[in-house]
Amino acid sequence: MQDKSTAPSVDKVDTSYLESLAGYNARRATLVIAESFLKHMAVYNLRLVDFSVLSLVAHNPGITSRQLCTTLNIQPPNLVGMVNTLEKRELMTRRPHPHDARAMGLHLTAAGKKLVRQAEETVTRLEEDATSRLSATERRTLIQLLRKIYT
Amino acid sequence: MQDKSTAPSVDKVDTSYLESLAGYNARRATLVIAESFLKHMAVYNLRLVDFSVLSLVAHNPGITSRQLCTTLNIQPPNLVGMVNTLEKRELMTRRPHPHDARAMGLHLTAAGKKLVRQAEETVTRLEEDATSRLSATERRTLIQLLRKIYT
DNA sequence: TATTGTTATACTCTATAACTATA
DNA sequence: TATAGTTATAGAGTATAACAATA
Repeated sequence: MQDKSTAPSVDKVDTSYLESLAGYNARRATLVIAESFLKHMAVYNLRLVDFSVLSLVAHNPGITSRQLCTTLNIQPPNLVGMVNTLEKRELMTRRPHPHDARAMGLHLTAAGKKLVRQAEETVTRLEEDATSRLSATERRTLIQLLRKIYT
Repeated sequence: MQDKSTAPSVDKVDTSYLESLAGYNARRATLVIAESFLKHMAVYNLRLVDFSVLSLVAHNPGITSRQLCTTLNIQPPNLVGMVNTLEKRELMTRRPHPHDARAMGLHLTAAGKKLVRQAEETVTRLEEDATSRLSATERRTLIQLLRKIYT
């Protein structure tokens, strides 16, 4: 059917310009991975940021709230509620910091350690899923190139 | 100074596990680029999503709201306000769709076209900044690998 | 019956100001 | 004087339900 009207309509959307931008592609990839992440972490009742916090505490026993905030780009007031929730779930405890009475050291409980172990296994599988179309070399290359952007 | 306390403190935060995940690295890179983007788009009074909308309309005159929403993963109710604002700024107009009386085709005004042209030039420079530590080949590789994840 | 655009609204996420206890 | 943790709160971003007009 021929179109005699002045106002054009769009058949297939041309996204070539946006797709030429690294930032656009990084954002799309991030959203796809985050969506899969959210879905598969639901069984543990964890969000992305909860997993990041728990994993960092697991690998850094005694880490302070401030160190977590700096590492994960979280504002301190926004971390308080997360730690409260994780403490109420008996996955994590606040203990006095050995050298600084202002600070609190964060530690996982036995249940927290177990949950992190399971969640990290799931994340490893998710990671394999998300990058299933990449070879092992390509996956390493991707991570290396991304790190060059943000470090 | 030796530490005799049972509760350990963390000197340098170990982020090696998170950094081994493509998703974590993609997110960090995205945030760094988005921050730079936000800062440099301030002169045009545009957010990331506003630029995406304007650019898509520029390259797809007559595109509908629904097509924009599908392309950019925006919920239709959340697009309405954006288009209203861009229309009030006289950068964009809604016109009747030539084949579907339910829909509206979106078009840029002369001012809108000019702004997109300038903004895209700025974005091209931002892109070069963000990927300045990558060679041209590496940059193409990065985009290609990211596309393999989200398509 | 399904779809486009829209309104109203709720929910989550993120950011800022200000306070206390301690360095 | 500066910093860690906290409270209260505001703002931005995102999601869902429901409606009128049209396919």
